[in-house]
Amino acid sequence: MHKKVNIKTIAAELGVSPSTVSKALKDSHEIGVETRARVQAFAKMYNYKPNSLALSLRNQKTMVIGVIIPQITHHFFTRVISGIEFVANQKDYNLMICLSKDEYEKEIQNIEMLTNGSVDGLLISIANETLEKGEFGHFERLLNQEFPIVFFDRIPPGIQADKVIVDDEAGGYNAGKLLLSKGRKKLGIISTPEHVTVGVLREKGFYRAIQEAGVEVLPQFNVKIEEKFDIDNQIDQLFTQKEFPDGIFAVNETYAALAMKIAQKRGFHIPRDIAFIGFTDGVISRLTTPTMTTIAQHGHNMGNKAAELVIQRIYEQENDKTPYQTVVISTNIVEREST
Amino acid sequence: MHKKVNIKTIAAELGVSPSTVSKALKDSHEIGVETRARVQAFAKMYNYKPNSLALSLRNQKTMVIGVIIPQITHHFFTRVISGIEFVANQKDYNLMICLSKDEYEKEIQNIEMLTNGSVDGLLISIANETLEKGEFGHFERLLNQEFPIVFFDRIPPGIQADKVIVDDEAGGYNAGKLLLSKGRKKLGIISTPEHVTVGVLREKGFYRAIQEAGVEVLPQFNVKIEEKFDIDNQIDQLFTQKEFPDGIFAVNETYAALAMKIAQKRGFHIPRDIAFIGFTDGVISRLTTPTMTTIAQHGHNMGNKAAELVIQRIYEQENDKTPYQTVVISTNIVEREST
DNA sequence: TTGAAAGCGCTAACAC
DNA sequence: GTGTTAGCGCTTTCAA
Repeated sequence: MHKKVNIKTIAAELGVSPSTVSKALKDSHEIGVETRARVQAFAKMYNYKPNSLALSLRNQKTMVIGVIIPQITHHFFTRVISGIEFVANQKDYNLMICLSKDEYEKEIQNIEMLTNGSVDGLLISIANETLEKGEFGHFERLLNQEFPIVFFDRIPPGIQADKVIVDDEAGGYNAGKLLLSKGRKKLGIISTPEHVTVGVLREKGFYRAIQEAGVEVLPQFNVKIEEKFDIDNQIDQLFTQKEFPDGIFAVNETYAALAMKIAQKRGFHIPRDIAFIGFTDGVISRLTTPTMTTIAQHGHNMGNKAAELVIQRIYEQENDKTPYQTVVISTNIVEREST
Repeated sequence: MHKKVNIKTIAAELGVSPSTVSKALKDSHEIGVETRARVQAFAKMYNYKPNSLALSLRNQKTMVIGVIIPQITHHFFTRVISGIEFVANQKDYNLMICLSKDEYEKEIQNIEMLTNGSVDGLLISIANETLEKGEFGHFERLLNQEFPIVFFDRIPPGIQADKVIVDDEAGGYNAGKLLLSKGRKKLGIISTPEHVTVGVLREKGFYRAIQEAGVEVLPQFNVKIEEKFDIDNQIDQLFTQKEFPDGIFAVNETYAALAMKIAQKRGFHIPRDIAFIGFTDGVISRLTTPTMTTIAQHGHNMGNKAAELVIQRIYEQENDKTPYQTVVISTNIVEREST
């Protein structure tokens, strides 16, 4: 590869010292107008660009924000990332994105790699496996070092830190209210195992709504999906018993879409026989038949906020500290044909 | 923020020199067993991790691959990224992902930023705006410098470089053949404007298939979607004329899903009245009603190959050069209910 | 107005 | 077996 020009080569070429070049390039008044012009012209001509590594090392500042997400093929996370990118970009930060693949070990590796000088701050959505284990030592270590770090969406329970979350509980509550308002009384829910905090919160909100209304969910109408087993089969149980629900809330978009398809295959009409509502920030809900009513999560917003928070922390490293914040992104109902 | 331990502090603490520490940490036989043990124990205790910035500067090697994509919310690109990550990860490379947002200027900014020392190689899928403009000077400059760079999916036409592409033409051809094999004769196509090379190639293959069969596409059955206008309206034109197609090929998943919904709204039965086939690597096709037959793109594969190629280039910078390669990722038909 | 020197954190050639 | 030195590319005192 052809070597890129650097300050030293420019200096040699022009018969001046590196420090002169450095100053001239920043238009310093220390340097004579003529020298400045010569240096700048030369730099432009050879398309000189300062080496970011050297700058980072020198300034102890990389202008990079690290992002660790469990899966990049989850549409919600890509929305968050585009939100993060939007804010980061405005403030001249770049992104280093790593995938934990929902694995504890990979998450630790990612963190170690990113915090060895590569980034100024970290945005993390925790891996499922980590959440299951309940092991948060790797986060606590960073927090103790006062390394700028903001958690989003999947947060470590019981740990003091900056966090950005969706108001999952309220979302679930609103989903419940909506189904009730449509006159549905035999409600069902498709949810996730215990350790998926967001699923649990959505479920909690849903139950709060229906309990307020004095309605109950039959145990067999509560399906907690285990992804290692066949998902279709698990969902199908909702429709193969003597009784069946007339309104179903699914804690994510895929489960809702699958459930709608399965219900239709079983001969149910949506929304006449069964109404469906999903929880999502995806593209699917507009393309199902019928289109799906959802609780919109606003991932882009969440990304914006998370990026703002971490950049604020980065700046505050030197100055006074503000206490940890938790920003709540509120959801709203997007009503479509499925209710 | 608490300062991280570095070699110098360890050296001072242990009363030895930095180079001794450095060597001891790599278990060098130059250093006495006892000193080695002391140093390693201390390093472990204080959780010492070498600063990657310093290492990169020193070694002139960052172990980072830059990736520039137009949009992260396009599911296809996230599949590619996960493929890239898979290979990169195995070879100890990390990813720096930037979004061009399909803008020429942002693409240039991204490239400048990434090539100023931050990454060892670059993976690029070109922005639409750049493709429209036909301006590829920023790529040619890098290529001339022999900077390791591999294009994927959206490639610069007429430029010598490493490339990974989907066999779009063959995919389109197979889509055409499939519709014909189902006895469809009045074929329609939902496509993209000229400058979107992948769309054009898919269309070209489609036409080749039907011309071989002596069939023609009526001009009014060829819809080129302009995304700035209402997409639904443009698609709807296919179904509101005297005649209507009995088989439709859409060059991407969203258009296909939209078209299916609109056709059904117009009272057509799928696949009886109209068969549909899409081009995709997404999650939607499994969730539409009916499920959608597609030409699968294997984005993950594409990511694997692209990463392999760029890493190969990185290693070959010092050694002999191999000529530029173009890897073609072949598609295959996934038949579902819509045909 | 310009330049020499030191240092960000690390390593490797070369002393001792 | 251990230490000194120089240098990756850059900036910033401080001296000239």
